[in-house]
Formats: sequence, C-alpha cells, structure tokens
Amino acid sequence: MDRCECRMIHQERVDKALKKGLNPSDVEGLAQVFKAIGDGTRVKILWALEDGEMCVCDLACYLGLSESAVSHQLRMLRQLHLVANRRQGPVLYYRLNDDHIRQIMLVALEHVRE
Amino acid sequence: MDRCECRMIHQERVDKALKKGLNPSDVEGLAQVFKAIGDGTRVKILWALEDGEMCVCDLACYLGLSESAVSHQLRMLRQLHLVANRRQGPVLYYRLNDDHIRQIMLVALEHVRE
DNA sequence: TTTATATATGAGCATATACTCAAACAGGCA
DNA sequence: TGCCTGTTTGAGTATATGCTCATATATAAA
Repeated sequence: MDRCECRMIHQERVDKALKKGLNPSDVEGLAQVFKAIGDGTRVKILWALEDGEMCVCDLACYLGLSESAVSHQLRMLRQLHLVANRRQGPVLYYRLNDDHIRQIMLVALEHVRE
Repeated sequence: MDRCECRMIHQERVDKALKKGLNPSDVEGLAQVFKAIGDGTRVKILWALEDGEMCVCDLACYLGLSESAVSHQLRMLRQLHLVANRRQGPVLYYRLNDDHIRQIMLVALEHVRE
C-alpha cells in the first residue's frame, strides 16, 4: 500500500480502521438504505405502512401529494427491498417488506427524542 | 378537516394512518438522522469510530479525503448528536455519542446482506 | 374494441448536498 | 509576542434529489 500524503497522528489507529473497514458494497448498501429513509415523505410512508398495507392513492391522500410523486418514492423503496406490493385487480397494495425498518425506526426515534 | 381532493379508496385506512402519524418534529428528526447516515463517507466514519475515538487527520488519512471535508461531515454528525469530541491540546478526538447508531447499522447491515 | 381506473415512467426544473479552496480560529511552545 | 499545528468555517461549484407535468402501461368493465 502507498504511504498516504496526509498528516496522520496515530498510525496504529488508522491501520485498525482500515483492517476492520466494511467492504465497498456494504458501505454502498448501507448508505443507500439510509438515504432512502432519510426523507420526510418516505419516513411517513414507512411509518404508515407499519399499521398495514395501503394502496398508492390512499398514500397520496394521506401525504397530500400527487400519486405520481408517491409512486416515484415507492419505486425507490421497492428497489431497496424496503417495501413490497401485491396486486388486486388494478390496485397495488404496498406493505413493509420485513421487520428491519421497523426496528431501525424505533431505535432512531429513541435517539431523536432524548 | 377539509375533504381532500384526491382519489381515495380506503377512507378508514387513511384515517388510521392520520391518527397514528408521527408529529412533524419526529418526522423531521428521523429524516435528518437517516440522511446523516445515508452517505458513504459518513457510514465509513461512523463504522470506524465504533472501534474507538479518532482525530480528524487520522480520519482524513483513513478516508483519503481532505481534513476540511472530514471536518464538514463531522460537524453535521455532531449537530445531530451522533458523535461527540474531546480536546487534548490542539487535537480533537471524535467518538460515537451513544449506542443507537451501532444498533441501527447492525440491523441495516442484516437487511443489506440478505 | 373502446373507455375508465390505478399506477408507472421519463423529462424537466428548483433546491439540496459533498466536495475543494482559501482563510480564520484555537492551543502550545519559542 | 510570534509561529506552528490541528481544526473549523464560508464561499463556490458540480452533482444529486424531489417534485410536477405529460405520457405510457395494466387491469377491468361496457
């Protein structure tokens, strides 16, 4: 490995961090998931879905946004496997994909409220 | 409350969501915290700090970024109480402020890896 | 097939974000 | 005081993000 050009005070500490560091795909994955929850609209969507599935136009009504805007957000959440949907006729019902987001939001809420 | 102008399929479900909804400051707080973790650089910083405190220039070296860039990111994390620092002479040592972030990152990593 | 409903998608725009650069600040020592 | 180190800060810039609008797709009913 190259010697880095920057100042450095604790070589050992830096080496330790490098050794234990996450691999790039984990870093990217974590950042994407948190970025996905890091928006007021999507926080509201996820929180609402904890009580059961909702269709797009219900969510749009609840949020006071256009169905298009909601659909765009849901696509993002879908691609990250944070939500899933099922079709019943022309209506798509969205739900939380697993329990991870619930856990994460509860811990974060503790942090925010203290 | 006004009747909303949008289409709506399940009035009860929307009302339930409205009733249980987070208050605006919680929504804002959650979004800000997740936005803060929702960036590759800051994920790496937080993950590195789980193993113990580091000073700014060590972090800069570890990340391959300027000290200025790191300092900007640390300010954001500090303002959200995700990290804290202590001064020893001219050197500032940063650490995780509490155990919440650790918990959150571990659950999220589970989600990302599955 | 035509029409309507429910949702998805792409382009475009205004704002937010992450870095760089230059300058300022704070502590320690001559 | 003066200077050096470690860090912070503000302005500027390129990219990313969240919405709107117009259009496309999928299912169902006439």
